[in-house]
Amino acid sequence: MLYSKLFGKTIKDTPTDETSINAKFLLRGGFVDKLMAGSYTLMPLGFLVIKKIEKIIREEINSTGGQEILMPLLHPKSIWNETGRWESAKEVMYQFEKNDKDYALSFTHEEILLDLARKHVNTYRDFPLKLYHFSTKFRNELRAKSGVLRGREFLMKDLYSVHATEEDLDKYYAEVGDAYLRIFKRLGLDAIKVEAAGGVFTKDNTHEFQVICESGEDEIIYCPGGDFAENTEITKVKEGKECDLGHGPLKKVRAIEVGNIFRFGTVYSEKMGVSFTDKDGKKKFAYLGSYGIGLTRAMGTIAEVHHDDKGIIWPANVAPFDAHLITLGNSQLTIDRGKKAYAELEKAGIEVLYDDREDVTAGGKFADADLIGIPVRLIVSEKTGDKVEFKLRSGKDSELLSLDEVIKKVKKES
RNA sequence: CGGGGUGUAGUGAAUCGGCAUCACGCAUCGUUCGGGACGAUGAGACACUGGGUUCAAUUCCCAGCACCCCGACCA
Repeated sequence: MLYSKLFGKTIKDTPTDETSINAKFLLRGGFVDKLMAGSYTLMPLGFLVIKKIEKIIREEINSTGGQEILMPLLHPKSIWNETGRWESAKEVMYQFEKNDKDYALSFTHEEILLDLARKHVNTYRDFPLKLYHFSTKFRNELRAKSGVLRGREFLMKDLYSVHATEEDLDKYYAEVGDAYLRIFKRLGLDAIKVEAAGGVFTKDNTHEFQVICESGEDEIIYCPGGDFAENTEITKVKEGKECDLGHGPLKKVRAIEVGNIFRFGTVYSEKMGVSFTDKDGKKKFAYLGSYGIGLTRAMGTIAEVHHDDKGIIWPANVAPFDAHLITLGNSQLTIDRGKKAYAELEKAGIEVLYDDREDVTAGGKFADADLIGIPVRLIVSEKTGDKVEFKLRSGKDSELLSLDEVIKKVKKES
């Protein structure tokens, strides 16, 4: 991709009314644009990051047997009345009337998924169902805040599983928990699996995946040894208490919730009549589990965790491009070498953002590269001759390499 | 929804009753090119909206709206 053609330019000065790190850098780098509080456009760079995140999630969920679908965002009131959530979730749900009919914008999809299940499944042989989709969620937040971390409209992966037995639900619930840990690791996030309350979703305790970060809204108490973690909204344990397994004192920290998993049991199935014929020929109600990851929030969290004072430092897995190629100087020789390097890198299957601008100084290009935060920076200039300078965004040192060596090295990094 | 803050060009700021300024960015031209370079020329603002006070309001007052922050609530 030629930077000169990329839609969305960097901004030098930080918009004054943004204080959160993710909003500052994502806005300045041209990753997102704000339409209103809590509503963002994903610009090309931001959308590339989201697609990388999506790909990782898709791979891991597919590995648990998940099948991808796409459910509607416009829902009739009647489906929400079946579980009573039209009333109980009124606060978070956008509801409106049109032509004498009541509608809601999707804030979650349990009801829609269960409707699918009862229409298409009627024997234990069809279980378990593991269906997921990536789509927008609308939530009437009383206060949108912290950039993309709490929007009124955001992208989410939600997975729903329906089982014939509680044991099977528990088994899959654990399996998804493990998949989530793998996902967050690949996203460059150190997520802790934390016990928490279910909010509007369920009265039972659930698990959240929390990334330790000062700007987080949640507070957790956890054992650094990894065998205990609870959200402070439910915990009875005090900070500083010795961990039972001798890992030292429990710590209290702020954290960002990047994912959560719920077990609903048969509560909604009973209300919605999601039943099936079991082995013994009897009619039984199905067990439901629900698992969510906010993609836009994940992107914001990565920015919160991986940055310095110059900009974001994307982990290679989620970076919008593998390498950021810059040419310095406008001599025909340098321009030709830059073009050649770009072509060769692309040919080798490397995703390159090529800053081909001729009217921007070296300092400007460096500053933009740091702000955008692609993990590898490559420079072609008079100084580099027929070689290419290789530098990691996260490091200080650079080295002069041949194009072939660069290709090998970039592939190793990404 | 309670409390606080802020609304002036795309962005950041100045003016704080008297013809709306500056920087960055943008456009054209030229010189430049290893950490946001320089010169020249130019475009770009109904000073958030509505009302009030005043000879005169971007400036003072009131109301509304928007955004940000804290809280409540929530992924």
